Amino acid sequence: MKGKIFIIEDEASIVQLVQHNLEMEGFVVSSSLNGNEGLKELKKFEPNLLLLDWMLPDLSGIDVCKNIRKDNNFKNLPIIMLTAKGEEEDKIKGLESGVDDYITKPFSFNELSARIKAVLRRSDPNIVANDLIFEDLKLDRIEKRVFRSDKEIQLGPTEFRLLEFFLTNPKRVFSRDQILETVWPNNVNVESRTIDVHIRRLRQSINIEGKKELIRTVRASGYSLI
Amino acid sequence: MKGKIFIIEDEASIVQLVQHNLEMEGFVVSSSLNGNEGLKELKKFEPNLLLLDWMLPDLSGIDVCKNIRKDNNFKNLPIIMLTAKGEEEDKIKGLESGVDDYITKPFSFNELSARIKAVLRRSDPNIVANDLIFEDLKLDRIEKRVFRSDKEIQLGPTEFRLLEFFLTNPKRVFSRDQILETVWPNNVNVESRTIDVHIRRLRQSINIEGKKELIRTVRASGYSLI
DNA sequence: TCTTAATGTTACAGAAATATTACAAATTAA
DNA sequence: TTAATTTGTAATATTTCTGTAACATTAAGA
Repeated sequence: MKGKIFIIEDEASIVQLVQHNLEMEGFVVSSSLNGNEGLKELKKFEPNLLLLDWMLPDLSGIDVCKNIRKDNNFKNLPIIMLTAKGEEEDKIKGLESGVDDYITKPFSFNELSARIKAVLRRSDPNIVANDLIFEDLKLDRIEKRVFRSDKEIQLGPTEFRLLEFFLTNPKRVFSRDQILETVWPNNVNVESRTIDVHIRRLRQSINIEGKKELIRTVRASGYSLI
Repeated sequence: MKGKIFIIEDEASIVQLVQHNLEMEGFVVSSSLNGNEGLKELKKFEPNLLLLDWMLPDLSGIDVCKNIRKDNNFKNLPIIMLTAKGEEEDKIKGLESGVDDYITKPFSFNELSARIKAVLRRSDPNIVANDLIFEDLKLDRIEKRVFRSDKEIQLGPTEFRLLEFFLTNPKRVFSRDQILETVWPNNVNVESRTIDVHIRRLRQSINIEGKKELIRTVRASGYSLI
């Protein structure tokens, strides 16, 4: 995985953590601790994506954002905003400043990584891996399509995410709780039995024309992709 | 069960990151944000390993460490210290407090995971290996599968746990009571003769195509894996 | 060899886990 | 807005697992 990511964030510990982990994933990363300097360096660095803190010592994230959008060379630079909890989430969410996504601190690196990839997938598909394949099952993350033996299959959003999850961890058994945590949006409370129903729906969709079952039930443990 | 890890660390973002990722690897994880509370919970949780921040709001990592080493039940608990860069690394390194390893922030999860496994491999070798193997018998804890001579065998949950138990302690004889205590969920009351039935079921499942018997009855003592 | 305690085997009823279905509420599309 | 789709849950059906009791067999000492 190649691609360049720039970080503007004043909390050094966060920068360190994120930068280090992103580098371990193969990104080239550069960063700045404040807005003005960040803007300058960013334009030299020419990243594929920007992680931008909402509250900076000099400029606000919004200001940085606006500045970038004015620059023809960076008009389309994907931006993910980092916000502290309770920091007027709604404002940011409804924002027309052209932020592509935002994430509230504290966040796990996995969360961040997933969002980065999701955003890059849209803006710069070559940078990120797109197709998940297992046997004759294929999931295209860009086009959001699923195929079994080259035949397209229709899935609802939840079944899609569920299958995506299994495909990124084939053969491994996951408990209902693990599945819930990963596949469902955070802080959503659903019965763990609900998983069963979605598994059923997924099974029904991907078990096409007498092809073999691909989802295994492991009694007392959970489910796995074969 | 792959092993339990406790985390004492006050930076919530780090806890989240580490906890989530360790759980995805199959560990059972619990955590606390400060030293005093952490010590209490840890002793209830009985982890196989402790991740301990060097700088905590109330106690220092060293204090926590000393407390643990004083407690006979946790004298040998493996500890990995988390330190910020430049935090008197040498002191920690040369430390006689019985820290098993330390890692400086920021770290990538891969680094941490590798160290955890290295430490566990020394202290508790059964925990880290995903595959338990004895002669031509193999149990995969991640995929929850069992093979005899490469042929997959179907086991019920209890037989699976029973076999897992024997495989972590091959050749050793266990009394029915010992087996009950370890393999059955706590505070469940079952007749000790029930073991015999499960042994029978397990034997039936793993004694495939005339292969030799793998479970030995030791009259008046119990059972063992050969 | 006989006796007896320990273990092996079997069958079965209840328990527990999962599968399936149907439906109403929520969400999205038209 | 209405219509269509998706979602979560509860109720019900089905499958699989568990523990026990009853009976059979074995091992070991007298």
